[in-house]
Amino acid sequence: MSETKRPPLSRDALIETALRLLDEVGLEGVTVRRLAGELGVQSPALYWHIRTKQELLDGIADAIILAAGMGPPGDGEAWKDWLARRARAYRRSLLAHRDGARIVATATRLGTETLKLLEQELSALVAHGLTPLSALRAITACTQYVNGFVLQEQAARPPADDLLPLLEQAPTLLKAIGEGGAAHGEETFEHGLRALINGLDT
Amino acid sequence: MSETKRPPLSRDALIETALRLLDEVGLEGVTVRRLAGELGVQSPALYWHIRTKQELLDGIADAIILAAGMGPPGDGEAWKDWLARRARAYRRSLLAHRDGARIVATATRLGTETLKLLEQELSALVAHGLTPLSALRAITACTQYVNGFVLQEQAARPPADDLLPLLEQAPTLLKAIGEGGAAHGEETFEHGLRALINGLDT
DNA sequence: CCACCTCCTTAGCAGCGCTAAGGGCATAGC
DNA sequence: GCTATGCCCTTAGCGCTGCTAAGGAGGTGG
Repeated sequence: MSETKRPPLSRDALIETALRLLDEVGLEGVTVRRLAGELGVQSPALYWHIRTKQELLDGIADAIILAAGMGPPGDGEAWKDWLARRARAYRRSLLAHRDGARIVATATRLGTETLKLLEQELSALVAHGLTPLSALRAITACTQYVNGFVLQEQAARPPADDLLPLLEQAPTLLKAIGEGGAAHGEETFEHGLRALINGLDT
Repeated sequence: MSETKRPPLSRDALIETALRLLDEVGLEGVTVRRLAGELGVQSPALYWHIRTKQELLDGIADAIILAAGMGPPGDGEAWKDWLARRARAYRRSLLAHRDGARIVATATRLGTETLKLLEQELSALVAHGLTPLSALRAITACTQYVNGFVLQEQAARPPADDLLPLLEQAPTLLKAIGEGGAAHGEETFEHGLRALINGLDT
């Protein structure tokens, strides 16, 4: 039936293959049956390693977040610089996989590794003089801005045909887009990020 | 079979009932069959009024956005004040319906009404002295911050049991939460919003 | 009277997440 | 060496999903 013997599965192997599958077929294409097919097993086999599909998606979200390689600020690094660096790394990691932001946004719980990382970052910010509260709020605001931004970014598709004639009646919008202001892209992201971080101590 | 004759359906009636159903059973509970049941018809009847379920969800998203009652700034209103007011109204509208943020975030296209509103707001900001580009970026940044924030807010659930012991090892996080810094709530929202808007011209 | 259009019905397809029950196979205990 | 105990996978199938095909009731216009 199969050419050679398959090594046994594992939760991590599921997540790894699911990430590859995600890039190929998108979130709607990632079904339990299809993932099982990629792994060379029948679909109920997966339920030995995960309890529900949502648990798998949570694992994928965790992997995406951890792959950003975020961590506490460097020694001589100003905390705002670090925060911006962190936000960029996070965005890049979300963008690295198709529907990455949607997966992270709908993940129901964050993993233990991610929690540890957060605690590290918080205490580093406190060491830089922030209160625990303002540190958490700074990270929260940044994270949620990035989530929202990339979500929009990855949802971007060619505008509907029936919207095109209406766009003609929106001269200001057209001008703004012509100047490079589409709701996605590096520059727009940086603009909002800079505003957010600069305003953080006001 | 039925007690009295039912008035014919319409796209708007579908959306209205779907919004009510959404609040009762949540996004996963809104199925075509169930919505049809609420309307007193069989499920394929809905496809006379909508092409796909996604089109229905897009309509719901549009209704939620429009219900925020956003619009251009008032006469004597500073544009930053207006932007904050707009963001609060938008958040309130997302929070007004269960899974509101998720619906808006996964909507594939924005409606024509929403587009018109955006154009109005942009040109009003331009009248206040902003360039079209910075006006669009300001609105974009705000919108995406709110999207990300409410998404997290509505995803909030009691922490997993297996995360609780780990939380003990995160003293800074615990302290921050104790000071009122949970990833949701009015104060945290206002903090990030204030930062974002204050930094917008830097 | 008939043709047409609107709006709904019944029937059913392919696919989904997930469960129940059991089988092959390695290891551990005797 | 034999049996028992697990691990990891199989086959079968349940109840649900979004959606399509085909047709029928009821009003309108020629």
